[in-house]
Amino acid sequence: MGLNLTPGTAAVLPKTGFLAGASQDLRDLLARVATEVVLSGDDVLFEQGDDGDALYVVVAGGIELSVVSREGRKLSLDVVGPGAMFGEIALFDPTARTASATAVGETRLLRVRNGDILGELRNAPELAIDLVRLAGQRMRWMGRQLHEQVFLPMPSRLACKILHLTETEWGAGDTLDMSQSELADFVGATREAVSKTLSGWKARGVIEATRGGLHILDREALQTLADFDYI
Amino acid sequence: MGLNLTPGTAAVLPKTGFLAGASQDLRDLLARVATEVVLSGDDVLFEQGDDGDALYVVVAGGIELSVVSREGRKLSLDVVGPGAMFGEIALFDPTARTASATAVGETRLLRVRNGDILGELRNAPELAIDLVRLAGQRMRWMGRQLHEQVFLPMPSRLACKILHLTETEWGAGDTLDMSQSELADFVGATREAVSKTLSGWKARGVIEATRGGLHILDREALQTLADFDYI
DNA sequence: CGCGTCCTGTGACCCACTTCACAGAACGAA
DNA sequence: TTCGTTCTGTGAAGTGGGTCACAGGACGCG
Repeated sequence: MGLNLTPGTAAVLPKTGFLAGASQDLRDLLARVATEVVLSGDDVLFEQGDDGDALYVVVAGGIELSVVSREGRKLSLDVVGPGAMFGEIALFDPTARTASATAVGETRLLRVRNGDILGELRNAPELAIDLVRLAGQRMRWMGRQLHEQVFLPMPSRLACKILHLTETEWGAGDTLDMSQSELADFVGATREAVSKTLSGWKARGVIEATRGGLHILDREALQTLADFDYI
Repeated sequence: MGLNLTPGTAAVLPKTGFLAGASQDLRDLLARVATEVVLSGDDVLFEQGDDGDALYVVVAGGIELSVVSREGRKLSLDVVGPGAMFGEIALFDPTARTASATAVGETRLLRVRNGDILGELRNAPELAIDLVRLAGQRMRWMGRQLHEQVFLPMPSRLACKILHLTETEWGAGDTLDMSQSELADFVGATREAVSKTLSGWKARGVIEATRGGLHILDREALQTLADFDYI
């Protein structure tokens, strides 16, 4: 499980993602009380249903957030990279994690225990603003997921996800290193269905596929297929 | 549109819902800077996509929160009653409302402008805790919706919604005053589909239906049909 | 009362996706 | 090289629920 804790490490904070706009209060807090967590690929940080007593910041690598049904079906929500903060739902409601978090490749995280944040909140007002801002972002994201799942047909969802996943420096640029099964988990469909739609797109020159990855040839066309302007 | 603003009204705050656990800071703020809004049934408070500059507390009546697709399909998320707080996503991210809010019957609200809250945040630390707690609740709710929509078949979703809507003092007790079309909006299905499943349940003595409403006969059975333990 | 309008019930049909099944291709390890 | 294993492609059959169409019941209103 390669989980490794290094107490009191003032690691270098990334300047991307959520942290890019974070207050000095938050950065100070991280430098002071965060511990480092090191994971290797497919390590599970926490699972849906665990009770959560900490919040995390990605320093390097990536974390996939997903939810699972009782029967074991999985829906991947997002994979977040350096500068992202997650696990904050448990902060004031530590009953149970609402999603599972697993590492994508070698990843380093900072871990801040709920208690440390709560204690600090009263004399670091900027911190509160950070947290509410984070909550707002997360909420928007959840709303978007819901919207996609409820209103969009599968091919549109697939196009959306491909666009998003390539934009988020995750398989940066125009290529996406992800098997069709994984992609299916993101889309909320079966591997077969994904394969069939991708075949169609290949035939039309929108993408080209390799084993375990794909390459966008016509981003414009994909955007039309996504056909989605959330708010 | 019966929208009525009464500035500076220190209305009686309900002691239910979210407000039940609110800090004194928040109650003070509401008493001091909130204005009252009065709506009558089906009045639209705001619509998805509007830019939102305020947050609301329900004093009396109810507000239905819903999202719509571009083609006009509607998914109702919840109807909240006295003591509930909503519209907070726009607080630190006032770009666009993520849902629409319409009144269900005569309802009275308190309205607090974003600016008033933000100004207060720095010297009322309890306020921040309230907000993050609210965000946590909202997030859990969104996650639950997503989970239901993605993983549950229509009949289970229907059972879930009926149970939830009756529990939330909305058509209190064992009766629910809601047409099958409205119910369908909550479930994310068509009126016909809802009608057919309800027919089955009536035949089995789980519920009985009247025009524009239904009555739960066997709550136990409904819970089994819902078959849903989120986290 | 009769007449619009909204609500409910049901059937026929259709379609997007799932499930199941299998086959070939790409890759790693022995 | 020869196996496993993991990916990918694709077809046949099944199905949940959408769409369409219509009929009857309930209610308000003139």
